[in-house]
Amino acid sequence: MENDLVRQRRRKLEEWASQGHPRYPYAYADRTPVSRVREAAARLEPQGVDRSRHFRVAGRLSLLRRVGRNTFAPLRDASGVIQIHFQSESMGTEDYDRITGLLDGGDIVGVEGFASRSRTGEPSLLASSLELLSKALLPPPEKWHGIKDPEVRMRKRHVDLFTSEEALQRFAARSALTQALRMELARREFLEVETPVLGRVASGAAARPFLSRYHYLDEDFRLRISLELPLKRLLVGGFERVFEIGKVFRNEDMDSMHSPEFTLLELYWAYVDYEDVRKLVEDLLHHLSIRAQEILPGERTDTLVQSFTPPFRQVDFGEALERESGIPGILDLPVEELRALARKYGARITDTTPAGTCLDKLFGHFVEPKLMEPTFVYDHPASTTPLAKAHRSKPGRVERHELYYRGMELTNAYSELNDPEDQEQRFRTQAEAQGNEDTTYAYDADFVEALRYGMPPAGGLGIGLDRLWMILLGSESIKDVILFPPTRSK
RNA sequence: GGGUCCGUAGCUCAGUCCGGUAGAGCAAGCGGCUCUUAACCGCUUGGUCCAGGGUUCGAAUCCCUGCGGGCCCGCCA
Repeated sequence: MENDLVRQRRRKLEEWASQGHPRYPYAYADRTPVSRVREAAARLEPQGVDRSRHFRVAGRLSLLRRVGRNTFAPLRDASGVIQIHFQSESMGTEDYDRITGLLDGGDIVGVEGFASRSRTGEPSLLASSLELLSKALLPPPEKWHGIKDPEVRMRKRHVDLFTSEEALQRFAARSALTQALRMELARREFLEVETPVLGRVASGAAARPFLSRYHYLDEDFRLRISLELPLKRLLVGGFERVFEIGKVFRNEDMDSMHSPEFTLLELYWAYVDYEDVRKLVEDLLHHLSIRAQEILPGERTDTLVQSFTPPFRQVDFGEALERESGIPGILDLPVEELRALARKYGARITDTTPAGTCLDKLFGHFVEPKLMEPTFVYDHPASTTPLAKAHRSKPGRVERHELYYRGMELTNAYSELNDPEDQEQRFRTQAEAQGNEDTTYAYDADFVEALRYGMPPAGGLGIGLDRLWMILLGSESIKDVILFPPTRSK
């Protein structure tokens, strides 16, 4: 019974305290990363002990092997693992029994001792004294299998992390990649900014927002679904290169590629168009794939670097859709026919669904699954994209590209619409087409007004970072790259 | 939202088809062993079989409902 296990561990903690030790000490000074001690130990002969220098290390004990009058226990800190060797002979029988008798797998301890090597050559720290820094009252999972249940791994990510080296490395790698992205953008003189999460309208994308209550302002607010509109207002204000990395919230279902709360990068770059942004996307992804290769060397990342070596393939939205659907002129079909077609292929379509939505569905059905290698899809129908600028030479299209990889959308970019009258009209068309504010691009009056002051021509880019990290880290599910994915209450 | 599979000890899992006293390994406790590497050997403890209802002399097992999760499909840029 769990209570038994906990009771035993609690009893050991009390016994330790009764010997005059603090239950939960405040710090452990002068410690050395275990990787450093390991290096020192590795230089010794088997069974050698270097008594010229004391080391102090701290970390979590994973399991205890008691062999006669010796106890061996791997201790892990952020730098790695080293075996702690408790030896009756060198500690004294009394201390040895007292200390090893009170330890359990999972305890966080500080140990002082000498670098040494065991008879079998394992680099070790021969313990001379120990401080219990934090008792593990709950037992860790089984040492060999760890936690298998994906539900428990998400709900108790802290346990997943200290149990699974792979999980710890994956999230450390995510952090390193985020940092690499920030540094690369800084190098290109993009300024990082933060804009509000809570707003009166959630626009810039078509998704159902989360609702909240702003008591100070006595108004209902929404959580942002994109970063786009406030960032473009910064272009109006005079920023020429800005980006934001932040959470956005879409009140939709979750699956292996979607999370209701996800991390988005959006970037805006004045005086360039979507062609310049395409080159930036190629460079960024190539750069990040190389970083992934450095962090996680192996065949998988070698292949990634190859795949993400520019130039990437490009296909015209209309040409691709015509070719794969076998329907010439599909972009120009009347909306009724598009609805019927989209229905035929399983999409949920109403009598008011706009043409753009139908074309998106058909594209998703016919083309997306075939885009395995990095491929830019460009020049979408105008009706799909109300924030992009009309194409300079293709009527009915906008200047936009999305990068697909393994059938998944990774990036999305436009030549940004900066004509306030056109923008206002596009918002209105959206609102009329669906009549449902929650699943269409919401009209943002402040944004339209901002455009009337003049926004420079600009290229913009959005990247769903969780997906990008999935690709670069080799994860099959978005939940594997999100530390604490949302879960239902139990 | 639809389909499908799963939920048994702290952890990993048998047992369910074909109803009959709740099982193993790890962890834990006791004992043994002075160099182990998932240490080993002996003994022991540990259960809301996800929850509720039904069928039955008897349910972990069969049926229904609910909850949680995985996968596939649908939906959402």
